[in-house]
Amino acid sequence: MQANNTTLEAPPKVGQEIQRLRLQHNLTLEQLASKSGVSKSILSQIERDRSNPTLATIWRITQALESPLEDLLAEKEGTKCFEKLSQNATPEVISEDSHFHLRILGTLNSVSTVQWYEFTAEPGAELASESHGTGSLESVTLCTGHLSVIVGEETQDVCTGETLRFRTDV
Amino acid sequence: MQANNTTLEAPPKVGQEIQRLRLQHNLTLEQLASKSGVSKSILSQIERDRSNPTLATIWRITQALESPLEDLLAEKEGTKCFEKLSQNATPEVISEDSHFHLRILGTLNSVSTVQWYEFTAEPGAELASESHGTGSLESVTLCTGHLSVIVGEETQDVCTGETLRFRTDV
DNA sequence: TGGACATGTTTATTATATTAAACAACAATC
DNA sequence: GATTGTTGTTTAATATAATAAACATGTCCA
Repeated sequence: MQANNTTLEAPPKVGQEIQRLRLQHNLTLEQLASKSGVSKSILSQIERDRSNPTLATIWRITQALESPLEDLLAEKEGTKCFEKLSQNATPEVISEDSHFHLRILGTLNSVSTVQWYEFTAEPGAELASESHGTGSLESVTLCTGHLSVIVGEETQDVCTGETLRFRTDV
Repeated sequence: MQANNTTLEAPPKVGQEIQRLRLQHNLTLEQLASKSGVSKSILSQIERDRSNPTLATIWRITQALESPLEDLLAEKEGTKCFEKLSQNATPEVISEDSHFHLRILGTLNSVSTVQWYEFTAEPGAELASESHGTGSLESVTLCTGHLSVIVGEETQDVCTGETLRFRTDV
């Protein structure tokens, strides 16, 4: 089966990068093999992109090289430099009773899993929300006023200028 | 050969996360298979961590899910529910000439690749910054006033309430 | 010149990731 | 209730990633 997607992009070539890191650490293939638990033969092939490493393998390699795996895959970014959003073009959500205003500041349609918003509420208003999914984390920075956040059984009060981070998978 | 390293950490379990993303996109296994070019059988096994995906495989999956691979590997979070930062405990950086105030709102010490700040400047002040590293992206939301951003040869003006996103690896 | 040693590559074998097709579980419609 | 369609799982076959051992290619020193 073949992808019918827009562009079938090539998988990242991490070999050169791994070799660079290994040499930077002054390690031989054998030393890295011993340290990572990956045989030196496959290391040699991976460095020359003659093998398609398994996630477990590349994980052990990056652990040994003390390099956050993400750095290996930082490539092929978009070519656009700027993306400007005018104020009224910014998507805005208003609750039925118009007690809340939610302006979507983050990358809603983008490939990122990060989203952020500007949130405005009338005094005394309440907003309930269900879990966002496992592992998600929410962060609130309060510009003015006072806010109470309830997660599960716990409650936290936030004052002007404070930042509150909490898990939203509960 | 076995690793003689400090702690032999288990490779990341991405199955659950992939499934979450797939369901979030309202895709069936077959649809994701067709879109990514990965057979649905292996998708099923990967989601239940019964297979150790190849880098190429996981790459095609993340492409289809429009999810930057790094997010799949964001794990080992703290177990704390809340993390509260009082206003004066929030790290603040003031430039020498005190024209700028930079409050670090984001996760500075965390494993996250995301950081965010509150930034205040006097009228007419200028700030120059070098490249932040390949692949990094910056996003500015202007609360009040007017701002000019120069990246490479390009220049953009921002007004109150507008959001500007730009690459900072140039 | 002739070894030892160190380092990277290649080879033969084994383990397993991937595939397509068959299967199971379930819902909806007649 | 049988039938058709949909979705996720499992199975048999194949491709290939991973391993250990052999090989190649130096360098260093006697």
